[in-house]
Amino acid sequence: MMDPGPDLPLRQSYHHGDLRSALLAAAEQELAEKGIENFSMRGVAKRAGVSHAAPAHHFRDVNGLLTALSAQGFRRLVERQHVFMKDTKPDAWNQLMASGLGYVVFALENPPVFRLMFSSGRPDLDDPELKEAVDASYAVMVDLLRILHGAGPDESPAVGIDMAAAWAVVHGLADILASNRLPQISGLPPQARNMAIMAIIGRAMPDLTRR
Amino acid sequence: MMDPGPDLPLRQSYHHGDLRSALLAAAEQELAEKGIENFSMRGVAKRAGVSHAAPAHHFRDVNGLLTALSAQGFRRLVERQHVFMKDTKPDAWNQLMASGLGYVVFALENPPVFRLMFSSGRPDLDDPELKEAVDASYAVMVDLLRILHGAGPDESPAVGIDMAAAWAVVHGLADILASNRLPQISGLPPQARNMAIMAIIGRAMPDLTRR
DNA sequence: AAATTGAACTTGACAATGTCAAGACCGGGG
DNA sequence: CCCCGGTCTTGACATTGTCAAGTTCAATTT
Repeated sequence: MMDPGPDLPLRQSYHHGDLRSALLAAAEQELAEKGIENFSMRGVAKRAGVSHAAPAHHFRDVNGLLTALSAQGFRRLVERQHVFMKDTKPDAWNQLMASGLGYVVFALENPPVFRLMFSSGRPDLDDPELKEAVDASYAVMVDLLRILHGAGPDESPAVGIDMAAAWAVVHGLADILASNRLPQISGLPPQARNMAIMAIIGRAMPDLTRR
Repeated sequence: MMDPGPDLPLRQSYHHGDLRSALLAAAEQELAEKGIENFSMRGVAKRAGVSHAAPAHHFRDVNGLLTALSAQGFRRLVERQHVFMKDTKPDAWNQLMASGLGYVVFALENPPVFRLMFSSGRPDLDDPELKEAVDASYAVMVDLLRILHGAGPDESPAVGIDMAAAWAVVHGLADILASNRLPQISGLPPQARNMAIMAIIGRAMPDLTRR
């Protein structure tokens, strides 16, 4: 067996065993610590205790790794939304509000991942795994709107506007809070903060009294 | 005089004369063509026809250059908002709507600059020039809200919610459209597109009938 | 059991990039 | 006329992503 060098943690065998998920975990850490700007492939490899070129055998390149991280992010976003939806009245309007709250809370809990997913331009949007995760996330909102209105956003222009408005407030608030541009709200204690978030996104949600 | 090399455009004098603004213009081009992900200092220098280290004498480093670009972006954002505000009824509510429309249109017209300004994490937020431009941009919305409600967002929690809601829809829609995630709307002809934008952001604007 | 095959991982190299230090150029004030 | 400080260039270095070639190892075949 070779000397792994002073900076690489010892590993019992030459082969790692489950390097792919180890790299994903390391990448998550790297992203959280360095942010997307200073995210480095070699840094990830070092964290995982492998040589600098090892990741290439599991991900095409840096963007491939970031693409996988992004897909994971979308799946976790949906999970987070469902947690809030479970604790909420089952009618479509309240479910839509809960999903929006979950979206914003996810962004507040994972700013770097949120930015990777929505505003880094690095994940490969044509990647099938990412595509699937994005579509599933998209479907949360679309399905609820379809229940609420009996039509999808593509069939009725009014529903399209409804969807755009709902998504825009939620996404906008998430982005603004995650980048700390509205500390008066993100600095509130969680309970009060969530109330404020609901009050804000409630503004642009489909107004049932108007129909 | 030295041979400027084959790839550098000829320059009559050793000193450029107005390299700072030439670099800014070159950086704008570089940003538009390569996007923030592949923005390169050396690329900017090449565009401006100077050596790779020349920019350092006018901007501390890459982020310094990007900071200046970002400040310029905020000033142009405000200009764009004022264009729309001029063609709109002077009451605060309609002015607020117009400023929102201008914000979204600016994002649609300059996606890379918009992303640099709001979601790149690269501009130095402590830079005085940038700070001033950001504050001026912020003030457009705050001032209108103050006129509308007779109080600023910091004085009244309700106004704070109002501001957050208005900013969130506008910013969210801008971000979503600029990254082409709602092509059904960004693909509309300009007139219809602007109508749709107004309909969407109108949802979360302060509702005067409710007070 | 021995050989082979191929995946997993390493090593070394290369080009591109940001940044620094040292020097060349040049205009304006002594 | 000289020199001095700002403007720009040159050359170097560390870091990064990626490629090519080699090494290690496990499983399958023979």
